[in-house]
Amino acid sequence: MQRMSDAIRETLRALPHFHGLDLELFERVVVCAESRTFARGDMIFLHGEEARAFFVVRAGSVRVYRATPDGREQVVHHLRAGQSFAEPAVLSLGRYPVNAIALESRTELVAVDSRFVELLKQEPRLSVAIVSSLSMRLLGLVERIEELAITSAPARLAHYLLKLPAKDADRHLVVQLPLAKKDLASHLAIAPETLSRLLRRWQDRGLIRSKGKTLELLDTRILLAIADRDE
Amino acid sequence: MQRMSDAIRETLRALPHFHGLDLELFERVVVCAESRTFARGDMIFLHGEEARAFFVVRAGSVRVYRATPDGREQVVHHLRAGQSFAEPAVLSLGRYPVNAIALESRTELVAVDSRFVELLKQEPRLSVAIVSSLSMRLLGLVERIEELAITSAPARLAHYLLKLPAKDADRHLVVQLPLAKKDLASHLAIAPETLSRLLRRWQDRGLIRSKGKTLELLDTRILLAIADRDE
DNA sequence: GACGCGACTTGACCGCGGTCAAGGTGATTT
DNA sequence: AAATCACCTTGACCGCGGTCAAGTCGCGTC
Repeated sequence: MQRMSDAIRETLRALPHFHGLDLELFERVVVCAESRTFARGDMIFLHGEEARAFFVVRAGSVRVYRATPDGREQVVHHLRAGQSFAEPAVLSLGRYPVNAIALESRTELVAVDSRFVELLKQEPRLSVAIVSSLSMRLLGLVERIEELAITSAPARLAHYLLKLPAKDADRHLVVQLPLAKKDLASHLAIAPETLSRLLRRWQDRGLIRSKGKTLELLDTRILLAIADRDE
Repeated sequence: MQRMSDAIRETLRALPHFHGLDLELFERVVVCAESRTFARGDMIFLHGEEARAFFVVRAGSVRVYRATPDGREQVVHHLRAGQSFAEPAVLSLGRYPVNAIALESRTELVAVDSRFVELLKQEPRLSVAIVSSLSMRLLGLVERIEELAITSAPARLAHYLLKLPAKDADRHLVVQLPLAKKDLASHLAIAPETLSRLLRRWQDRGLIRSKGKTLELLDTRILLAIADRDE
C-alpha cells in the first residue's frame, strides 16, 4: 500500500492548495486522503448528497453539472488531471450543490475527507492557501459566466477555441479539443448540430482545418473578430 | 470621527465574513477599514489596477462589469447595501480583474485594505469564516450559471421574478424591480424590447399587473410552469 | 408649465439556431 | 471481419427573439 500512498502524495503536492507547505503539515493532510477509482459513467456524487469529501483528479476526467427539471444538464466544470473540485461543499455547505460524473473508464480520484476541516481550523498557513485557491476558483466561475453571457453561438465557440492551449505551427495555431464534440456543445450551451455546422462553415471559408479533435486555426484575426462581434 | 468608526463597525458586523467573530478580533479587522464616498459615475477601481482593498457597500449601489473590445459592457454583479465585492482580487490575484463604478450619488463604501491579509495569516478563526463565505459566493455563481443555461427568455424572466424578495398582498405577491428595465434586460441577456413584450403579454393574460417598477404576480403557479418549461 | 432627454413601448421584419429525421463514420466487441 | 453502438454530420423546417424604426411616456431642469 506504500505505492498507493505515494501516488496520493504526488497528486496532492501538485495542488495549488498545498504549495509551500512544510512536510510535517503536509503529511497530516495526506492522512485525510484516500484513492478511489471510477468507471466511465459512474456517479461520483449527486446533488443534495451529504458532502463527506472533496476530490482531486489523478487520472481521467470528470464533469460537474447541474440537472434541470426537463432532464437536460448544464455543465459547470470539466476537470482533468491535477484539478480539484467540491471544496466548498465540504468546507461550508455540507451538501453537494451539483452532480459529478466520471467521463472515462479508470478515472482515479483522490478523496480528501472531512477530517481536513479540523486541520483547517487549527492551521492558519493551510487556510490562507485555501482562501487563495477558492478565490481563484471564484474568478474562474466569473469568466465562465462571461462566456455563457456571450449571446451568439459563433462568438462563444470562437472565444472558446482561442482560449485553448495552442501549439504554434508555421503561421498558424494547432489546438486539441479536450472534450468529445457533443460534450463541448453542451459546455457551450449549443446544439451539437450547430457546433458541427459552424466548424464546417469555417473550414469552407478557410478559417480553420478540422480533423477529429485536432483543429488548426488558420486565421486568428477573423476568429477574434467573430469572438468579439457580440460578446 | 467616532461616529464614522461606528458606521464602519455596523457595516462590517453585518457581513457574513465576520459572523460570530469575537469582539477583540473584530476590532482588529475594523482597524483595516476606512469609509469612502463616491458620486454617481465615479470609478471605484479599474481593470488591471493593483488591488489594495476590497469593499463593502454601506449605501447606494455599485456595478461591477467587464468592458468588451467593441465598447459594450458585460455586467458581472450589481451590489447594494450590505454586499461586498473584490475579495478575490485582494486575497489572491493582486489586481482587479474587472471595473467597478458607483451608480448613485452618495454611494458610501467601506474599504478593507491589505493589512487584512496579514490578519488572515495569523488568525485561523478569521480564515475559516472567510472560507465559508467565499464558498457561499461560489454557490451563488453556480446558480447564476444555471440561470444562464435557461435558454428561453420567458423562462429566464419568470425565474428571475419568482426569486425576487416579495411582499404578500391578499392572494398574490408584490415585487419591486431593483433595476431599470433596460438593465434588467441586460442582466437576463435579452433585448429590452423582448422584456417589454413579455410583461405586456403576461399582463394581457392576467398573470401579472405591471406599473413602473412594481409588479404584482397574480398567478405564481403558471409563472412557475413557465420558469420550469425549458430550464 | 414647457422643454428635452432618456427610458419604455409597439410594430414589422427576418435571421439565427434549435429540433426532428436520416444517413455516415468511427471505434470497440465478439 | 462482421456487428453494434455511439458520435458526428447534413438536410429541411420553423419559431423565438434580436434589430431597426417610430412613436409615447415620464421625469428632471430651467
